[in-house]
Amino acid sequence: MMLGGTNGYNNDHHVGAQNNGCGGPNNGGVTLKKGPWTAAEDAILAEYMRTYGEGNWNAVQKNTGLARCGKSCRLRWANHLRPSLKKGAFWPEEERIIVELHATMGNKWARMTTRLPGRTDNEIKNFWNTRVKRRQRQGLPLYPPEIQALHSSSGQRLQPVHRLIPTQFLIYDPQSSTTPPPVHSPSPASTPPPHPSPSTPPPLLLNSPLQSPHAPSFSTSFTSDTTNTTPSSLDFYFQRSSPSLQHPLRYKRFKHDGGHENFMILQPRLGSTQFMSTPDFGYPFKNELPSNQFFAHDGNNSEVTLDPKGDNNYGSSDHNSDHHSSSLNINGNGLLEDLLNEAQGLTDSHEIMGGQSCLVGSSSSSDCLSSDLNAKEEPKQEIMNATKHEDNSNANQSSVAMTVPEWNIDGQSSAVTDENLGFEFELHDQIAPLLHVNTAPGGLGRSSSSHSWDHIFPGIC
DNA sequence: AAAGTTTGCAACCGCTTCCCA
DNA sequence: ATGGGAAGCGGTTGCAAACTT
Repeated sequence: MMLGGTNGYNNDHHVGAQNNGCGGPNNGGVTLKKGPWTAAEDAILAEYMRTYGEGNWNAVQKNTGLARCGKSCRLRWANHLRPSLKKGAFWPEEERIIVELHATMGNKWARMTTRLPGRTDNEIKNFWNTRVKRRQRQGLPLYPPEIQALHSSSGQRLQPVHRLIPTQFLIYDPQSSTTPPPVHSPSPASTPPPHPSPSTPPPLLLNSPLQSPHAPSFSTSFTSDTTNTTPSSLDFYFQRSSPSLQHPLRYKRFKHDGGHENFMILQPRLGSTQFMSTPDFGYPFKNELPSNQFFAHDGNNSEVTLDPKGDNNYGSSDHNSDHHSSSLNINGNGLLEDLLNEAQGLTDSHEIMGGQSCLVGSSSSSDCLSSDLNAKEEPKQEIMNATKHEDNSNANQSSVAMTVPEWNIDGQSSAVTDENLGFEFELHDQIAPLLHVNTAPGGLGRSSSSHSWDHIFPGIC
């Protein structure tokens, strides 16, 4: 991205004398470039690394003539040029791993890379930060209840939700990570790894000590299937924040491909007059529709504004109806329940759970992936989830606050325990084969520490 | 069609940790 | 034990693309 393009960086920035991390006395007065790398620079660096391997990054600049500091070379190599790198969006399985790892270790991006071969710390960090922003925007918790349960039952503490997220927003959105496998980004530096078939999601990989026999195991797609769960403290609903109450709920009406008229709840964005759709396209699918966007439809949109009365709650799950009615029956007892009831009624009356029903008709949530590839199917998914929630809606009205991990009690991350590492290495061994990465000794699997890499490519100094 | 806004990501920055003399 | 350089790490910035109005 941005290779050779214009940028805001001073490409002729002279850093020879200043200590900016790329400076130091060894630049020899060379004017070092900053900003995006060019293809030519990439080629030079890649060739050099293939020949000499990693090590002594400052020597790279000297030996190649690149006008880049060693630090920049290291970053470029590690994040973009290494042949073992994967490209493209994270797979659902990888996402799940990241979430769990973050719950375990906090912002230890580099350490996380040892569990996600082929992924870089920067990539993981960006993913997580994006996820934080998205879920904050949507009023959703960072961690699914499964992880909360695992950590609460195991005595481990969760990385806290972003500090800006009020605890009343802590709810897991069951649709996160249920989107299709990612598409790979066009990268000249690598070829995308083979994707698991959307219809055959990768098997559950984790055999984590975090998972107790009593704790719900993760479904492959991170789907929170509440159908069979009994009411517990883990089931809770998003409590609408008071500021949001100042905004009327709006429903956007659109026509489906088949001509069915649908509604989608528009969620007011805090501090904005804009509304966002409640469906959570939580998965960072490359072609993901942003949270405030709708799947493609024709221009027959109109909006219906509903002014909720009373102390309405609505679920984190998104509910829109695939029906012909022009109105939703809001009774003021809680929007979520209203919607659930509505969804149930629609389910009963319109048989929308037909052949394409994944949550109802499939034995597992992961089965949904194959039928959920098209974003236009989302409305049905929404209503199905809504229907499922109804089973225990009355018993789960309370919010659950997440515990704050000890390593981040002050908002700062800290070291990871050796116990965690033990689990991590076990996890790594199990995950790697499924991620199509060679993790055999001497393989090219990413390691945040350069030890294994150094073993492959002894340093040049 | 154009302007404005949002989003994702590459790259930079500065602090910390590691290593070695 | 310690000081300096190199490498690693996490946070932040700013741009281009995507999207909305």
